[in-house]
Amino acid sequence: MGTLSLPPQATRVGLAVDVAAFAMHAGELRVLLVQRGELPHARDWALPGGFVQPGEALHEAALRELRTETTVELEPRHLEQFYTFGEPSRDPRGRIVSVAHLAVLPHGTVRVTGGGHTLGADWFPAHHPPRLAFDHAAILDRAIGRLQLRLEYANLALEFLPDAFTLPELQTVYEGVLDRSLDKRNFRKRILAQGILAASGERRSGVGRPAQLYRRAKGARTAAL
Amino acid sequence: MGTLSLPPQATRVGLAVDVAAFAMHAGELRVLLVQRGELPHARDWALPGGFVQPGEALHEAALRELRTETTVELEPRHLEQFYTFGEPSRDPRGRIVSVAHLAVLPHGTVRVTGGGHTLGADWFPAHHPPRLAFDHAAILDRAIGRLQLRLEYANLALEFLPDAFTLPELQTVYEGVLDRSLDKRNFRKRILAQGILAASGERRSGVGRPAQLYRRAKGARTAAL
DNA sequence: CCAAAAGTGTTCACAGTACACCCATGT
DNA sequence: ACATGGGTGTACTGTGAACACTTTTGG
Repeated sequence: MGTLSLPPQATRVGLAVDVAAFAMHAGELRVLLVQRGELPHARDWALPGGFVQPGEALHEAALRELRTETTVELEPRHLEQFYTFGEPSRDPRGRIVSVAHLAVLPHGTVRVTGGGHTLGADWFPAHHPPRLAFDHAAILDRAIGRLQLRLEYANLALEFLPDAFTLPELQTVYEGVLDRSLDKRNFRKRILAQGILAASGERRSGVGRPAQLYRRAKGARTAAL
Repeated sequence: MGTLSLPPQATRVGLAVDVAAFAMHAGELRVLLVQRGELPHARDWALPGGFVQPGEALHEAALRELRTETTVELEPRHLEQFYTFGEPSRDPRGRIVSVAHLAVLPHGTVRVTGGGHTLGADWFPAHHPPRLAFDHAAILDRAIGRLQLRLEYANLALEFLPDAFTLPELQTVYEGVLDRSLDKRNFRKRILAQGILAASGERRSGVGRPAQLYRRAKGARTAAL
């Protein structure tokens, strides 16, 4: 075998990842954004992201950017590449191709602060975001579409919640992601028929009647692909 | 606005596209492969692909590679990015990230010859391909999965056929892509209920009873996304 | 008249939808 | 006692699956 190296005709481009990280807050789907501290688009809000490092896999880069640009308390429960944005004009600094990722953060991971060279980080309503830098509005649109597809298909809804949760809580996840309300009886019937939940016997008290707590049944798989 | 250029921390990687181009032949789903003429993997079969050029959009690069590495007679009827492969070790020449595309070529586009620096090009059974270079077996697997998803969802099956076709022909497309047989009566019922086909009045003769020819009904959309 | 392929209907099971009231607890 | 949210069942409708015979043509 001869010595192999990148052939001269290979265009070198900047390779970046962007991450649309979602969580539920007060029944609303929210997305994690950072405020840019540098040109271009300084002071605009953007999806966390940055350049992939040599030897780093794409999903590793996505995790690293999430951890360094924002301070999130917990690990993402789901991380998935969903589209690659490569229009030559999408970034004024040159040819930068971004592999966009979708992440789900569990409830409780709400405290974020800016890190790295950002001015800050915060959660925003995913269905009504502020003006975003670059083509990030298009990336976010597509991320929400993919999230809605995955929701039922891959019991992704559970990743938004702590280990033990009530059915009304699970329903608010569905409603927040789909951005519409669902019938309570049909929802419960459908979810329980899947057999992926097990009642834990405990109950959660609050205002009104206490709710049954459920957990992921053992033997329930954690979403393929 | 200041002068903008790629920041120094931006890793430069080789950016490539690969194309899994499918067509139907004799009731079988086939994929277009090229035989590599250069190291690494010289003489192995691979998906057509190559480096994106400066200023070129990803889908343009995919079309160009398809046209220069193989001589296909017609335009692809469908071209869609479906996954980006970026494992650092996937190519021994260095860090090369490949945005993989799925293409559908219409029936009749069967004549291919090698072009560029390939030794040749040919069609192979998509469900039983030869040994492939790099990680192209994984890319092909994922391409077939996406094709199966899109088939019904986005009436992609029509793109495999000429303008006028019979229902039995359409059924062989479904069967070839899904790699299983379907019930004739249920298939016809389901397809006709969608209302996207219009009988053309003509019939196609051959052995046995002549079949009704259909066309895409006007007003039927050509698959979103 | 025979071979070959096209064409045709009914029944059943399951899933999704619409819809309204009672229950358990805290205050 | 009342306010608050949790929990429950039934009827209807549409869709997908199983299943066998008749029709039309060419040779």
